[in-house]
Amino acid sequence: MLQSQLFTRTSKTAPKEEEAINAILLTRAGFVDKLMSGVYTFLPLGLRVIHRISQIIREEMNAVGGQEVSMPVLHPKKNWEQTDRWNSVDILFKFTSYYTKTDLVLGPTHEEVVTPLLKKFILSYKDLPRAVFQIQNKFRDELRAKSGLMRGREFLMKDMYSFHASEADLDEYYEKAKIAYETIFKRVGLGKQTVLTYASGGTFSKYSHEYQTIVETGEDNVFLCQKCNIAVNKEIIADQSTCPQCGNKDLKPVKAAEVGNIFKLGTKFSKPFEFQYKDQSGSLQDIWMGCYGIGISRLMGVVVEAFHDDKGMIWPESIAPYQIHLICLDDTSKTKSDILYQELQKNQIEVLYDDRMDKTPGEKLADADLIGIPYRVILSERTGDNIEIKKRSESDIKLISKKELFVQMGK
RNA sequence: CGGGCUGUAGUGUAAUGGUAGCACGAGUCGUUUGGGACGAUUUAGUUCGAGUUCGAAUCUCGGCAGCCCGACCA
Repeated sequence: MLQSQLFTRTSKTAPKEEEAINAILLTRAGFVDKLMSGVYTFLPLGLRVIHRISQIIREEMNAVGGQEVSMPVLHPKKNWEQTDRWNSVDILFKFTSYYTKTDLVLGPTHEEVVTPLLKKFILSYKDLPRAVFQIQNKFRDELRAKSGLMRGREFLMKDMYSFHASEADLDEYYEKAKIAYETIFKRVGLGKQTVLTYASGGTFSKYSHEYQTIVETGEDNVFLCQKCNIAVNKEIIADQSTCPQCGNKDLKPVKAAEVGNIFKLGTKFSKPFEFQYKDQSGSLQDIWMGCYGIGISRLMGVVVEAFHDDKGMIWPESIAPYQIHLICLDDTSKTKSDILYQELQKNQIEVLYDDRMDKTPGEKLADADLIGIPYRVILSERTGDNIEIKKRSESDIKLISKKELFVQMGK
C-alpha cells in the first residue's frame, strides 16, 4: 500500500473527548473513526487488523470442527419471546418497522436464531455433535458505551454454538474449546497476559469461563491465583475465596479486560424451541448446547491497551496491519525505494510504503511509530546499498543487506 | 438509568457581558529533507432553540451530542 494514496491521515493531537488509550491511538493513527458513542468505522489500517484477528479465530474454530455461517442481524420478536428474553435482556435493541409495524430485534447474540436453525437439520444422534460459528456485528443497546472499542453498542464478535447428545459430550467439547481459545490468545500475542477466569455460571453449571487479559486499564476486577495460571472474577469471589482449580488461598486482585467468554448452556435454549433428537432406540432426547464468544473489535482495543508506548501502538506481528513500514526519507532514494517496494510485494510481504515526498523525515518517523507496524525499513542517502531495519518494539537500529531482509522476513 | 463535566474553523485551544484570536491541518509560491523544517499568502468557527440584556461564545432554561463515575454486563 502506498501511503501517499491512503485516504486517512494521522493526527498529532488526540481527540479531546477521548480518554481511553485505545480510542486515542487508534483514532490518531487513522485505524478507526467514531460515528457516535460506541459505534466505530474501521478504516483501511484498522480493518486489516480486524481481518487478521478474524482469520486466526476462524482457523482455530475450524480446527475444532466449527462450521462457519452468517446468520441474520435482524431477528423477529417471536424468537425472543419464545426464550423469554424479549423482556429480560436489558440491552436488547428493539424497534418497530415503520411500514409493517413488525417488532424486531438487532441481534446481541444468536441463541434465538441458531437453535431453531439447527433444529431443522439435526434429527438423530447420527447428526451429533455439531458446532457452527459466525463472525458478525452484534448490537447491544448499552446505556453507557465507553472506553473506545472496549464497550460498544455495535461491535464485531465471533460466536460459536455447539450441539451435543449428552452433557458428557458437551463437557468434552467444552474442554477442546478451551484449548482452542488458549491457542487464539497466544496467536494474537496476548498469551502471556490472558488468563482463564471462573465467572458466574447460570443455571446449568457452577461456572462459566471468561478469558481476561490483564491490563491496567481493564474495567473488570479479577483475582489471580498465584499458583496456577487462572483467575476468579470479582462477581463470584465472595463465595469463592480459594482457587477453584488448586485450592490456593493466595489470590491477587488485578485489573483485566474480558476478551472471551464460554458457557455451558445445557438445555436452556433447546427446551423452549423443543429441539430434541432421536437416540438409537428411537426415543427423543434433549440437546445439550454450549456457546463460545470472542469480542473481536474489543480484542483489537485490548491489544492497543496492552502494547503501546508514548509514541504510539506496537502491533504483534501476527495481527499487524502490515509487516513492514518502508520509508523513503529523501528524493535521491526514491528509485531504490520503489524497487524494494516492488520486490517485497512480489514476495508476498505485506508492506506499507511511505512514498510521500512532501513530508519531512521527522513526520514520517513519527507516523511510523504511531501506526506501530512491527518492522520499520528505511532507505536514504545514508543507508547506501544497505537497508536500515528497526523493530517497533526495540530501539536497536541495524544496517543489513537486501538478502538479509528477506531472510528476516522468512523468505 | 442515577450523578458529574464539556460543547468555539477540519483538529487542538484562547477570548471581565462589548471588534471571535492563535497553533496545527488544508490550498498556492519558494526554500528545505534522519525525529512533526522555514518564509510569504489564502482558507475556515461560537451545537440547536428560547429567554435576560442596549449588547451573549460568555448569564438562565430546555433540547441534542460527547466524555467520566456509578448501576448494568450469556
